[in-house]
Amino acid sequence: MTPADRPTRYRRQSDAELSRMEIMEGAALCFEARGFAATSIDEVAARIGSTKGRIYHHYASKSELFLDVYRTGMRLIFEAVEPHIEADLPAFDRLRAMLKAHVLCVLRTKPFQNVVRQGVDMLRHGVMPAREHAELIQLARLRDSYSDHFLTVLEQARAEGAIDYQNIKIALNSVFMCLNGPIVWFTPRDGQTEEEIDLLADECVLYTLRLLGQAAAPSRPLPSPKSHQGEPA
Amino acid sequence: MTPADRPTRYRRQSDAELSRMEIMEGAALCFEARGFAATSIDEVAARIGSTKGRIYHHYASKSELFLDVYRTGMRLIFEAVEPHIEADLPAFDRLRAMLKAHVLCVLRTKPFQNVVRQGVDMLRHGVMPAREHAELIQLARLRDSYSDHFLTVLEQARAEGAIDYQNIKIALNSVFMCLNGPIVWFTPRDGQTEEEIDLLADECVLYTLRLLGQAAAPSRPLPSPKSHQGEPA
DNA sequence: TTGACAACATACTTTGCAGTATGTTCAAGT
DNA sequence: ACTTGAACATACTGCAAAGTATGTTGTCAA
Repeated sequence: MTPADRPTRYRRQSDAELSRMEIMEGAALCFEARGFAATSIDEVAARIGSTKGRIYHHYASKSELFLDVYRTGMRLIFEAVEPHIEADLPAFDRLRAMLKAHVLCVLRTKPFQNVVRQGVDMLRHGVMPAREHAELIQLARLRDSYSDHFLTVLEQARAEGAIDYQNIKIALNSVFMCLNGPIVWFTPRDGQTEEEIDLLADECVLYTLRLLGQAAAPSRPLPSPKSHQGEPA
Repeated sequence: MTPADRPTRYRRQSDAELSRMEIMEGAALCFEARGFAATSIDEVAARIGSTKGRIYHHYASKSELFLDVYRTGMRLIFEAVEPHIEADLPAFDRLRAMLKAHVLCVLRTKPFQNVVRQGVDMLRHGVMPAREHAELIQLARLRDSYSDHFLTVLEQARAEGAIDYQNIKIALNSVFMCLNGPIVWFTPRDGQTEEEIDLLADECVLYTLRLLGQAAAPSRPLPSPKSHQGEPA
């Protein structure tokens, strides 16, 4: 990788953020593929056609890079769902909109959400170098407050009589397992249209709502998106 | 760790299998806690109050140890579910029995099932030292044939009109995400009775069957196990 | 036009850990 | 009783990868 390969290699400060973004995307892909521990910095660098030096220029350590990807993943999914949290709708409709937004974001930013997942169950057993571990805890708190929004709307929807469950924690966990399923089993294919993704998300939401004992009525359509039938995957 | 610590350190050949078992359990716990890559052999050895030498006496490499844990996890869950696969019952009842057996096994052998999980999504991106990679593929085939049994019973249950789904692959993936949920979110507590575990499993099965659009009738009880109400976790 | 500094690349140091080589102990067969 | 070998422990080696130190280049501000 000689300087000549990059026409405008020196863009200075203003788009340092862009450079960090590119690094994060490469890192997210690597972390998703082989996990945090098994991924080397050289690997991440190679993926974006670069070298170690560039990454260590922007990040103090491998852990900090990981945490930045984690943080970004959280931000992405929160920004996707947040508009629907306080919508002026019946709880059940809010719930459905939140589920849909969550799955769609998962499908679109899978590598990042995979890192979030790794981060969550990395907290349980201290693997991080102390200083970064505090950050991990902070992010876990963010994650908790995110899931609290779902917990709340679940309670409200049950009060409405629209859904039903026994233990809300188990129910919520099952909901998230279902919603986050694509992180594990979804593999984006070459010529996949936005519409196909949307159908896939709809099916995930369908199963999730069923899981919650959604009273009969299989699917009154949401205002904005259109309903379809088909064979997604 | 001096020899004196162990009264009967030299048990010779006959119970070499027992020694391997102890190693595997320690390994399963470590792999579950920190993942394959982040776990060191010394760590596994320390957990069972031993040293590296013992492990390398029984296993040629870290990978082979991992594969043995993987294999054992598969065997455990297969042996738990297999009796119900060919039972002379309506497909829906067979399905329910299989789901229950699966979840129960997951709850009881969580560390092993976690390793299975790691093994499954380790295959996608070649991290293993070539020779062992072939073993990984073999085990993945086993895993596939296991999940095929669920696929079959799902089709039969739909033919019966007992359940409903759109894309069977997505449905099956969602089912497994739900069923394997405890691998991620369940943490065994100190004074936890068998009965509490059973209730937890029942709730997981409940949500999973609902997910499959189980026609109305919330729960006709199975022959053997008794039905309960309560707050499991 | 010339410092100064951001944005890298390159070359080096360090270390944790997989794997190995070797030593030690006991148990069973002869 | 001595020999062989299984079942370990201990001490060592080698390498991969994290982290660092230093070199290089272009851009902007003055």
